Amino acid sequence: MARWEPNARGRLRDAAMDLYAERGYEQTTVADIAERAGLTARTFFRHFADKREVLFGGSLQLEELMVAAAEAVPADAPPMRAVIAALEATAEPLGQDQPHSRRRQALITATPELQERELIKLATLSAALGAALRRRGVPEPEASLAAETGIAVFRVAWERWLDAGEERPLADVIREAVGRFETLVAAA
Amino acid sequence: MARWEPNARGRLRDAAMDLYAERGYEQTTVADIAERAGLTARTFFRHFADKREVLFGGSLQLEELMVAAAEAVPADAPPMRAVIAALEATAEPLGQDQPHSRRRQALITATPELQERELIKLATLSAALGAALRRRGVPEPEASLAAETGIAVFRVAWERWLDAGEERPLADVIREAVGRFETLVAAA
DNA sequence: ACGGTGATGACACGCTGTGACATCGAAGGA
DNA sequence: TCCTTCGATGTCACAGCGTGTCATCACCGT
Repeated sequence: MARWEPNARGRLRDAAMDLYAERGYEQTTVADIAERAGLTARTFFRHFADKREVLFGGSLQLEELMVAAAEAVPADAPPMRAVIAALEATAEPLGQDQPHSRRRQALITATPELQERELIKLATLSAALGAALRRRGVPEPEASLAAETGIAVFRVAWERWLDAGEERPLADVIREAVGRFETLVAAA
Repeated sequence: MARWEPNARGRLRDAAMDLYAERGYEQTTVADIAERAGLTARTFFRHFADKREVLFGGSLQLEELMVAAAEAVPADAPPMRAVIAALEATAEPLGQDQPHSRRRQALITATPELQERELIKLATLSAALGAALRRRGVPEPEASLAAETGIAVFRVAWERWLDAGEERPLADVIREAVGRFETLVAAA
Protein backbone atom coordinates (compact mmCIF):
# COMPACT_ATOMS: atom_id res chain seq x y z
CA MET A 1 0.00 0.00 0.00
CA ALA A 2 1.63 3.15 -1.19
CA ARG A 3 1.49 6.17 1.00
CA TRP A 4 0.32 8.42 -1.86
CA GLU A 5 -1.59 7.95 -5.06
CA PRO A 6 0.87 7.38 -7.87
CA ASN A 7 1.75 9.76 -10.69
CA ALA A 8 1.32 13.05 -8.87
CA ARG A 9 2.88 14.93 -11.76
CA GLY A 10 0.45 13.51 -14.28
CA ARG A 11 -2.52 14.21 -12.07
CA LEU A 12 -1.41 17.80 -11.64
CA ARG A 13 -0.99 18.19 -15.39
CA ASP A 14 -4.43 16.80 -16.13
CA ALA A 15 -6.09 18.86 -13.42
CA ALA A 16 -4.43 21.99 -14.74
CA MET A 17 -5.47 21.33 -18.34
CA ASP A 18 -9.05 20.68 -17.29
CA LEU A 19 -9.34 23.75 -15.11
CA TYR A 20 -7.64 26.02 -17.61
CA ALA A 21 -10.11 24.81 -20.22
CA GLU A 22 -13.10 25.19 -17.89
CA ARG A 23 -12.47 28.63 -16.41
CA GLY A 24 -9.50 29.98 -18.29
CA TYR A 25 -5.89 30.26 -17.21
CA GLU A 26 -6.12 33.42 -15.14
CA GLN A 27 -9.25 32.34 -13.33
CA THR A 28 -7.49 29.21 -12.12
CA THR A 29 -5.26 29.31 -9.06
CA VAL A 30 -2.51 26.87 -8.30
CA ALA A 31 -4.40 25.94 -5.15
CA ASP A 32 -7.37 24.95 -7.33
CA ILE A 33 -5.20 22.69 -9.44
CA ALA A 34 -3.56 21.07 -6.45
CA GLU A 35 -6.87 20.50 -4.74
CA ARG A 36 -8.34 18.76 -7.77
CA ALA A 37 -5.26 16.57 -7.92
CA GLY A 38 -5.54 15.80 -4.21
CA LEU A 39 -2.30 17.62 -3.35
CA THR A 40 -1.16 20.96 -2.00
CA ALA A 41 0.01 24.03 -3.85
CA ARG A 42 3.49 23.56 -2.44
CA THR A 43 3.70 20.18 -4.13
CA PHE A 44 2.62 21.67 -7.45
CA PHE A 45 5.70 23.88 -7.36
CA ARG A 46 7.89 20.88 -6.64
CA HIS A 47 6.83 19.35 -9.94
CA PHE A 48 6.55 22.47 -12.10
CA ALA A 49 8.62 25.60 -11.93
CA ASP A 50 5.57 27.80 -12.27
CA LYS A 51 1.93 27.90 -13.22
CA ARG A 52 2.68 27.98 -16.96
CA GLU A 53 5.24 25.27 -17.17
CA VAL A 54 2.60 22.62 -16.66
CA LEU A 55 1.58 23.15 -20.30
CA PHE A 56 5.04 22.76 -21.81
CA GLY A 57 6.14 19.34 -20.82
CA GLY A 58 7.73 17.74 -23.85
CA SER A 59 9.82 20.62 -25.08
CA LEU A 60 13.10 19.05 -24.08
CA GLN A 61 12.40 15.84 -25.97
CA LEU A 62 11.38 17.88 -28.98
CA GLU A 63 14.65 19.72 -28.86
CA GLU A 64 16.63 16.48 -28.70
CA LEU A 65 14.63 15.09 -31.57
CA MET A 66 15.30 18.04 -33.84
CA VAL A 67 18.98 18.14 -33.01
CA ALA A 68 19.30 14.42 -33.70
CA ALA A 69 17.55 14.79 -37.03
CA ALA A 70 19.80 17.65 -38.05
CA GLU A 71 22.86 15.65 -37.10
CA ALA A 72 21.70 12.66 -39.13
CA VAL A 73 21.91 14.64 -42.37
CA PRO A 74 25.10 14.01 -44.41
CA ALA A 75 27.79 16.45 -43.38
CA ASP A 76 28.27 17.85 -46.87
CA ALA A 77 24.60 18.79 -47.34
CA PRO A 78 23.82 22.52 -47.23
CA PRO A 79 22.77 23.90 -43.82
CA MET A 80 19.17 24.51 -44.82
CA ARG A 81 18.84 20.82 -45.66
CA ALA A 82 19.69 19.91 -42.09
CA VAL A 83 17.21 22.47 -40.81
CA ILE A 84 14.45 21.12 -43.01
CA ALA A 85 15.19 17.60 -41.82
CA ALA A 86 14.84 18.81 -38.24
CA LEU A 87 11.46 20.35 -39.01
CA GLU A 88 10.19 17.23 -40.72
CA ALA A 89 11.26 15.10 -37.77
CA THR A 90 8.83 16.96 -35.52
CA ALA A 91 5.83 15.86 -37.55
CA GLU A 92 5.81 12.35 -36.15
CA PRO A 93 5.37 13.16 -32.44
CA LEU A 94 3.63 16.52 -32.79
CA GLY A 95 1.18 15.54 -35.49
CA GLN A 96 -0.57 12.83 -33.49
CA ASP A 97 -3.35 14.42 -31.48
CA GLN A 98 -4.76 17.31 -33.45
CA PRO A 99 -7.81 17.95 -31.22
CA HIS A 100 -5.65 18.16 -28.12
CA SER A 101 -3.19 20.42 -29.88
CA ARG A 102 -6.03 22.68 -30.97
CA ARG A 103 -7.38 23.00 -27.44
CA ARG A 104 -3.96 23.67 -26.06
CA GLN A 105 -3.17 26.26 -28.69
CA ALA A 106 -6.50 28.02 -28.22
CA LEU A 107 -5.62 28.38 -24.57
CA ILE A 108 -2.21 29.77 -25.36
CA THR A 109 -3.55 32.17 -27.97
CA ALA A 110 -6.03 33.52 -25.44
CA THR A 111 -3.39 34.11 -22.77
CA PRO A 112 -0.46 36.49 -23.28
CA GLU A 113 1.42 34.96 -20.37
CA LEU A 114 1.30 31.59 -22.07
CA GLN A 115 2.32 33.04 -25.41
CA GLU A 116 5.44 34.41 -23.79
CA ARG A 117 6.31 30.99 -22.46
CA GLU A 118 5.72 29.35 -25.82
CA LEU A 119 7.90 31.90 -27.56
CA ILE A 120 10.82 31.32 -25.25
CA LYS A 121 10.50 27.58 -25.81
CA LEU A 122 10.72 28.17 -29.55
CA ALA A 123 13.69 30.47 -29.06
CA THR A 124 15.40 27.75 -27.05
CA LEU A 125 14.70 25.36 -29.87
CA SER A 126 16.24 27.78 -32.31
CA ALA A 127 19.33 28.15 -30.18
CA ALA A 128 19.76 24.39 -29.92
CA LEU A 129 19.35 24.00 -33.64
CA GLY A 130 21.87 26.75 -34.29
CA ALA A 131 24.35 25.04 -32.00
CA ALA A 132 23.86 21.77 -33.87
CA LEU A 133 24.60 23.53 -37.14
CA ARG A 134 27.74 25.05 -35.71
CA ARG A 135 28.88 21.59 -34.72
CA ARG A 136 28.45 20.68 -38.38
CA GLY A 137 30.91 23.42 -39.22
CA VAL A 138 28.44 26.09 -40.29
CA PRO A 139 29.87 29.50 -39.35
CA GLU A 140 28.06 32.45 -37.82
CA PRO A 141 25.87 34.21 -38.69
CA GLU A 142 24.74 31.54 -41.11
CA ALA A 143 24.04 29.00 -38.37
CA SER A 144 21.76 31.30 -36.38
CA LEU A 145 20.18 32.62 -39.53
CA ALA A 146 19.32 29.15 -40.76
CA ALA A 147 18.03 28.06 -37.36
CA GLU A 148 15.88 31.13 -36.81
CA THR A 149 14.50 30.89 -40.30
CA GLY A 150 13.68 27.25 -39.84
CA ILE A 151 11.81 27.88 -36.62
CA ALA A 152 9.92 30.70 -38.31
CA VAL A 153 8.79 28.34 -41.04
CA PHE A 154 7.85 25.75 -38.46
CA ARG A 155 5.80 28.25 -36.55
CA VAL A 156 3.80 29.19 -39.61
CA ALA A 157 3.25 25.56 -40.56
CA TRP A 158 2.15 24.64 -37.05
CA GLU A 159 -0.33 27.49 -36.90
CA ARG A 160 -1.70 26.49 -40.27
CA TRP A 161 -2.05 22.84 -39.30
CA LEU A 162 -4.21 23.94 -36.38
CA ASP A 163 -6.49 26.01 -38.60
CA ALA A 164 -10.09 24.84 -38.55
CA GLY A 165 -10.32 23.56 -42.11
CA GLU A 166 -6.93 21.85 -42.23
CA GLU A 167 -7.06 18.06 -42.57
CA ARG A 168 -3.71 17.07 -44.03
CA PRO A 169 -1.09 15.45 -41.82
CA LEU A 170 1.38 17.82 -40.19
CA ALA A 171 4.24 16.50 -42.31
CA ASP A 172 2.48 17.65 -45.48
CA VAL A 173 1.77 21.09 -44.09
CA ILE A 174 5.40 21.50 -43.09
CA ARG A 175 6.62 20.43 -46.50
CA GLU A 176 4.23 22.85 -48.16
CA ALA A 177 5.43 25.70 -45.96
CA VAL A 178 9.04 24.92 -46.80
CA GLY A 179 8.20 24.93 -50.49
CA ARG A 180 6.33 28.21 -50.34
CA PHE A 181 9.14 29.72 -48.35
CA GLU A 182 11.69 28.77 -50.98
CA THR A 183 9.76 30.24 -53.88
CA LEU A 184 8.98 33.33 -51.80
CA VAL A 185 12.64 33.99 -51.20
CA ALA A 186 13.59 33.14 -54.77
CA ALA A 187 11.15 35.80 -55.98
CA ALA A 188 13.15 38.53 -54.30
CA MET B 1 4.30 75.59 -8.49
CA ALA B 2 3.31 72.11 -9.54
CA ARG B 3 2.02 69.71 -6.96
CA TRP B 4 4.35 67.00 -8.17
CA GLU B 5 7.71 66.87 -9.83
CA PRO B 6 7.19 66.60 -13.57
CA ASN B 7 7.81 63.56 -15.78
CA ALA B 8 6.98 60.83 -13.31
CA ARG B 9 7.09 58.21 -16.05
CA GLY B 10 10.57 59.19 -17.14
CA ARG B 11 11.85 59.24 -13.57
CA LEU B 12 10.46 55.77 -13.00
CA ARG B 13 12.07 54.49 -16.18
CA ASP B 14 15.46 55.93 -15.27
CA ALA B 15 15.28 54.67 -11.71
CA ALA B 16 14.39 51.21 -12.94
CA MET B 17 17.22 51.09 -15.46
CA ASP B 18 19.73 52.23 -12.86
CA LEU B 19 18.60 49.76 -10.21
CA TYR B 20 18.37 46.86 -12.64
CA ALA B 21 21.92 47.62 -13.73
CA GLU B 22 23.17 48.01 -10.16
CA ARG B 23 21.64 44.95 -8.49
CA GLY B 24 20.04 42.99 -11.29
CA TYR B 25 16.41 42.71 -12.25
CA GLU B 26 15.30 40.14 -9.72
CA GLN B 27 17.04 41.83 -6.83
CA THR B 28 15.11 45.02 -7.51
CA THR B 29 11.58 45.46 -6.17
CA VAL B 30 9.00 47.80 -7.58
CA ALA B 31 8.98 49.57 -4.23
CA ASP B 32 12.72 50.24 -4.65
CA ILE B 33 12.15 51.80 -8.05
CA ALA B 34 9.29 53.95 -6.88
CA GLU B 35 11.21 55.12 -3.85
CA ARG B 36 14.17 56.23 -5.93
CA ALA B 37 11.79 58.10 -8.22
CA GLY B 38 10.09 59.73 -5.21
CA LEU B 39 6.80 57.93 -5.83
CA THR B 40 4.89 54.92 -4.55
CA ALA B 41 4.68 51.43 -5.98
CA ARG B 42 1.03 51.99 -6.79
CA THR B 43 1.99 54.85 -9.06
CA PHE B 44 4.55 52.71 -10.83
CA PHE B 45 1.76 50.38 -11.91
CA ARG B 46 -0.26 53.31 -13.19
CA HIS B 47 2.51 54.09 -15.66
CA PHE B 48 3.68 50.58 -16.53
CA ALA B 49 1.62 47.43 -16.78
CA ASP B 50 4.24 45.44 -14.89
CA LYS B 51 7.81 45.37 -13.71
CA ARG B 52 9.18 44.38 -17.13
CA GLU B 53 7.31 46.79 -19.29
CA VAL B 54 9.45 49.66 -18.09
CA LEU B 55 12.21 48.37 -20.39
CA PHE B 56 10.12 48.16 -23.55
CA GLY B 57 8.92 51.65 -24.11
CA GLY B 58 9.30 52.39 -27.79
CA SER B 59 8.00 49.16 -29.25
CA LEU B 60 4.80 50.70 -30.55
CA GLN B 61 6.63 53.42 -32.46
CA LEU B 62 8.97 50.83 -33.87
CA GLU B 63 6.02 48.84 -35.12
CA GLU B 64 4.48 51.87 -36.79
CA LEU B 65 7.81 52.71 -38.38
CA MET B 66 8.26 49.27 -39.88
CA VAL B 67 4.71 49.12 -41.16
CA ALA B 68 5.05 52.53 -42.76
CA ALA B 69 8.30 51.55 -44.44
CA ALA B 70 6.74 48.37 -45.81
CA GLU B 71 3.80 50.33 -47.15
CA ALA B 72 6.06 52.85 -48.85
CA VAL B 73 7.49 50.18 -51.14
CA PRO B 74 5.95 50.12 -54.64
CA ALA B 75 2.96 47.79 -54.71
CA ASP B 76 4.33 45.60 -57.47
CA ALA B 77 7.61 44.83 -55.68
CA PRO B 78 7.94 41.29 -54.30
CA PRO B 79 6.91 40.80 -50.64
CA MET B 80 10.44 40.21 -49.38
CA ARG B 81 11.43 43.63 -50.75
CA ALA B 82 8.85 45.26 -48.52
CA VAL B 83 10.09 43.25 -45.57
CA ILE B 84 13.67 44.24 -46.18
CA ALA B 85 12.65 47.88 -46.41
CA ALA B 86 10.94 47.55 -43.03
CA LEU B 87 14.11 46.11 -41.50
CA GLU B 88 16.28 48.83 -42.93
CA ALA B 89 13.96 51.50 -41.60
CA THR B 90 14.68 50.39 -38.05
CA ALA B 91 18.36 51.18 -38.36
CA GLU B 92 17.87 54.92 -38.02
CA PRO B 93 16.20 55.02 -34.57
CA LEU B 94 17.61 51.81 -33.16
CA GLY B 95 21.18 52.29 -34.27
CA GLN B 96 21.77 55.51 -32.32
CA ASP B 97 22.94 54.63 -28.85
CA GLN B 98 24.97 51.44 -29.02
CA PRO B 99 26.32 51.56 -25.44
CA HIS B 100 22.82 51.93 -24.03
CA SER B 101 21.54 49.14 -26.24
CA ARG B 102 24.35 46.90 -25.08
CA ARG B 103 23.60 47.50 -21.42
CA ARG B 104 19.92 46.92 -21.99
CA GLN B 105 20.49 43.75 -23.95
CA ALA B 106 22.93 42.38 -21.38
CA LEU B 107 20.21 42.82 -18.79
CA ILE B 108 17.67 41.04 -20.95
CA THR B 109 20.02 38.21 -21.81
CA ALA B 110 20.67 37.64 -18.12
CA THR B 111 16.98 37.50 -17.21
CA PRO B 112 14.61 34.88 -18.65
CA GLU B 113 11.58 36.91 -17.63
CA LEU B 114 12.81 39.79 -19.73
CA GLN B 115 13.65 37.55 -22.65
CA GLU B 116 10.06 36.39 -22.68
CA ARG B 117 8.84 39.94 -22.87
CA GLU B 118 11.25 40.79 -25.65
CA LEU B 119 10.17 37.77 -27.64
CA ILE B 120 6.52 38.68 -27.45
CA LYS B 121 7.35 42.19 -28.61
CA LEU B 122 9.12 40.74 -31.62
CA ALA B 123 6.19 38.42 -32.29
CA THR B 124 3.87 41.41 -32.20
CA LEU B 125 6.14 43.12 -34.66
CA SER B 126 5.98 40.10 -36.90
CA ALA B 127 2.20 40.03 -36.74
CA ALA B 128 1.96 43.71 -37.64
CA LEU B 129 4.33 43.26 -40.54
CA GLY B 130 2.37 40.27 -41.77
CA ALA B 131 -0.83 42.29 -41.64
CA ALA B 132 0.81 45.07 -43.63
CA LEU B 133 1.81 42.56 -46.28
CA ARG B 134 -1.70 41.20 -46.46
CA ARG B 135 -2.95 44.71 -47.06
CA ARG B 136 -0.57 44.79 -50.01
CA GLY B 137 -2.38 41.76 -51.39
CA VAL B 138 0.10 39.09 -50.32
CA PRO B 139 -1.84 35.90 -49.53
CA GLU B 140 -1.33 33.51 -46.63
CA PRO B 141 0.85 31.76 -45.78
CA GLU B 142 3.28 33.87 -47.76
CA ALA B 143 2.58 37.00 -45.73
CA SER B 144 3.27 35.39 -42.37
CA LEU B 145 6.20 33.48 -43.77
CA ALA B 146 7.81 36.63 -45.11
CA ALA B 147 7.16 38.57 -41.92
CA GLU B 148 8.46 35.85 -39.61
CA THR B 149 11.50 35.37 -41.76
CA GLY B 150 12.20 39.07 -41.79
CA ILE B 151 11.99 39.33 -38.02
CA ALA B 152 14.30 36.33 -37.73
CA VAL B 153 16.88 38.07 -39.89
CA PHE B 154 16.47 41.25 -37.89
CA ARG B 155 17.00 39.39 -34.65
CA VAL B 156 20.26 37.92 -35.85
CA ALA B 157 21.47 41.26 -37.17
CA TRP B 158 20.59 43.05 -33.95
CA GLU B 159 22.42 40.48 -31.86
CA ARG B 160 25.42 40.77 -34.09
CA TRP B 161 25.44 44.55 -33.95
CA LEU B 162 25.64 44.32 -30.17
CA ASP B 163 28.61 41.95 -30.28
CA ALA B 164 31.69 43.33 -28.59
CA GLY B 165 33.86 43.77 -31.66
CA GLU B 166 31.19 45.16 -33.94
CA GLU B 167 31.74 48.76 -35.01
CA ARG B 168 29.77 49.18 -38.21
CA PRO B 169 26.50 51.09 -38.22
CA LEU B 170 23.40 49.00 -37.66
CA ALA B 171 22.20 49.58 -41.21
CA ASP B 172 25.31 47.87 -42.58
CA VAL B 173 24.92 44.89 -40.27
CA ILE B 174 21.31 44.48 -41.32
CA ARG B 175 22.18 44.64 -44.99
CA GLU B 176 24.91 42.08 -44.50
CA ALA B 177 22.54 39.74 -42.69
CA VAL B 178 19.99 40.06 -45.49
CA GLY B 179 22.69 39.24 -48.05
CA ARG B 180 23.95 36.22 -46.15
CA PHE B 181 20.41 35.02 -45.69
CA GLU B 182 19.74 35.17 -49.41
CA THR B 183 22.83 33.20 -50.38
CA LEU B 184 22.16 30.73 -47.57
CA VAL B 185 18.71 29.97 -48.90
CA ALA B 186 19.89 29.91 -52.51
CA ALA B 187 22.42 27.24 -51.56
CA ALA B 188 19.66 24.82 -50.66
C1' DA C 1 -15.21 81.64 -5.93
C1' DC C 2 -16.34 77.16 -7.14
C1' DG C 3 -16.86 72.73 -8.88
C1' DG C 4 -14.65 69.38 -11.98
C1' DT C 5 -10.41 66.88 -13.37
C1' DG C 6 -6.47 64.15 -13.11
C1' DA C 7 -2.41 62.44 -10.94
C1' DT C 8 -0.99 60.63 -6.73
C1' DG C 9 -1.16 58.43 -1.97
C1' DA C 10 -2.93 55.04 1.35
C1' DC C 11 -4.73 50.75 2.44
C1' DA C 12 -6.39 46.15 1.96
C1' DC C 13 -6.20 42.05 -0.45
C1' DG C 14 -5.53 37.65 -3.34
C1' DC C 15 -2.16 35.10 -5.66
C1' DT C 16 2.62 33.46 -6.92
C1' DG C 17 6.69 31.31 -5.68
C1' DT C 18 10.27 29.99 -1.98
C1' DG C 19 12.54 28.60 2.39
C1' DA C 20 12.53 25.80 6.44
C1' DC C 21 11.07 22.19 9.01
C1' DA C 22 7.95 18.18 10.11
C1' DT C 23 5.87 13.80 8.77
C1' DC C 24 5.68 9.12 7.50
C1' DG C 25 5.68 5.02 4.45
C1' DA C 26 9.10 2.33 1.74
C1' DA C 27 13.36 0.10 1.09
C1' DG C 28 17.31 -2.10 2.63
C1' DG C 29 20.83 -3.84 5.82
C1' DA C 30 22.33 -5.95 10.39
C1' DT D 1 12.63 -8.05 13.44
C1' DC D 2 14.43 -3.68 14.25
C1' DC D 3 16.60 0.33 12.83
C1' DT D 4 18.21 3.81 9.65
C1' DT D 5 18.02 6.26 5.60
C1' DC D 6 15.55 8.26 1.90
C1' DG D 7 12.16 10.59 -0.76
C1' DA D 8 7.75 12.58 -1.53
C1' DT D 9 4.48 15.29 0.65
C1' DG D 10 2.38 18.54 4.17
C1' DT D 11 2.53 22.81 7.02
C1' DC D 12 3.66 27.33 8.00
C1' DA D 13 5.62 31.77 7.29
C1' DC D 14 6.87 35.20 4.18
C1' DA D 15 8.40 38.58 0.42
C1' DG D 16 6.85 40.42 -3.69
C1' DC D 17 3.53 41.40 -7.62
C1' DG D 18 -0.43 43.46 -9.28
C1' DT D 19 -5.37 45.34 -8.51
C1' DG D 20 -9.51 47.58 -6.46
C1' DT D 21 -11.09 51.38 -3.94
C1' DC D 22 -11.32 55.55 -1.77
C1' DA D 23 -9.11 59.93 -0.23
C1' DT D 24 -6.39 63.98 -1.31
C1' DC D 25 -5.37 68.22 -3.48
C1' DA D 26 -3.24 71.40 -6.92
C1' DC D 27 -4.79 73.03 -11.28
C1' DC D 28 -8.10 74.85 -14.66
C1' DG D 29 -12.11 76.66 -16.79
C1' DT D 30 -16.24 79.21 -15.96
